[in-house]
Amino acid sequence: MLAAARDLLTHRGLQALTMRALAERLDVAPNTLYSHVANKTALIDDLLDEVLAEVQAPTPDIEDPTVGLHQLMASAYDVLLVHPDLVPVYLARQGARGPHAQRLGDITIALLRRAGVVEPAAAEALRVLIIYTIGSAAFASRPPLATGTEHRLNPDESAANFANGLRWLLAGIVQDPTQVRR
Amino acid sequence: MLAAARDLLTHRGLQALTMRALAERLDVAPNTLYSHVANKTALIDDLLDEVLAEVQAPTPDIEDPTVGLHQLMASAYDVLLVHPDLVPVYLARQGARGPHAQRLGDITIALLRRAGVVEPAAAEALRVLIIYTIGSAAFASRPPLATGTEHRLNPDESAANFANGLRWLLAGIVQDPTQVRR
DNA sequence: CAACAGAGCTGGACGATGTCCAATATGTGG
DNA sequence: CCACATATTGGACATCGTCCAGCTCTGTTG
Repeated sequence: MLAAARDLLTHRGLQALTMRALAERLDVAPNTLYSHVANKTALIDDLLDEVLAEVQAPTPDIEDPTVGLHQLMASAYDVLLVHPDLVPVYLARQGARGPHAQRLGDITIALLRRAGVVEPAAAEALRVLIIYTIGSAAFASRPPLATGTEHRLNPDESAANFANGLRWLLAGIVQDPTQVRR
Repeated sequence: MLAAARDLLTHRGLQALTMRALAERLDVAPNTLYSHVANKTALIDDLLDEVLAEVQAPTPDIEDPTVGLHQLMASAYDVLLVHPDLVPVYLARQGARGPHAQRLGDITIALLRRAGVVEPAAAEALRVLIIYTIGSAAFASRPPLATGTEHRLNPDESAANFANGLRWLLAGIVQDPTQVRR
């Protein structure tokens, strides 16, 4: 059922992921779904966490933790872009809450610590990184935005833009996690 | 009508902003609205841009452009938090497209240029800043997210978190707009 | 001041959607 | 072979965005 939902989402888009459509795809009456899932909301929550399982985490003992953070976020970005219709949902739900999301958070915190970012700042940095990554995926996955430029980015440009900002962000974080600069 | 919509949104939330509810508030039949607005989508687009008018821009000749950028984004963040229900909509729509959004974009580009960030990088930086600001507002305006910590941030903490990340980001941008570090 | 054009408004409807209740089919353990 | 739990279904309800055709009121014009 989750698989069918994902399939529907990938091929027909979020707006086509309706309980009736999902039921039809499973050759089942719409009501039947409610024997297996409490809500459409619950269904989507399950979907969100399942997708996060695809994110590739670097080995925890990678030599340069900053590189590890970059890899992790870049992988999350890639995975999010594979399911563009889910991205707005992540934002509306403020991320995911399931076990896979938990795992990624733990890994990130560990890498941050190894990069010299200790506790109070680490939680903040995690939030910032999540915000930036999901936000970037949101802006890359769909129509352009109202920047001054009318130039529309293609996927490669979006990815480069994301990587640039991530580099800026990580540089700022590890260089000066707590002190106010200037 | 826009005012009524905004009022409804502020007091009853996005999910209560329905064409029928809006019509009732205006003592009018639901269909009447369609004489003034093409879609609910168009209505919301108008709303989004109207809200951006509240963002306070620093004087363009502020002595330190980095401070100006910080002020601008912080003001945008504040304004977004005044209308928490609109924030997911901004994300779903990837920002706004109206004249006010345009104006803020232009100001930001100008400040970036004065901070030494020139064109190819400036457009990227603008995107990054928008992503980060709206994303932060999204995460601050509603339930917590799946960080490793179960600690829920209060508004002040969220604002501080946002300011920290913004500082990190601006530091990274102005310090090294193009070169890869390390 | 009267007639008319046009804008604003409305009644009613359509199709879609999420969800629920009560009844039925299905299959398994005794 | 039967009773009972589980899965499934038919049908319905409320709500939503939206549209069509017609009515009403207003302001302008001759």
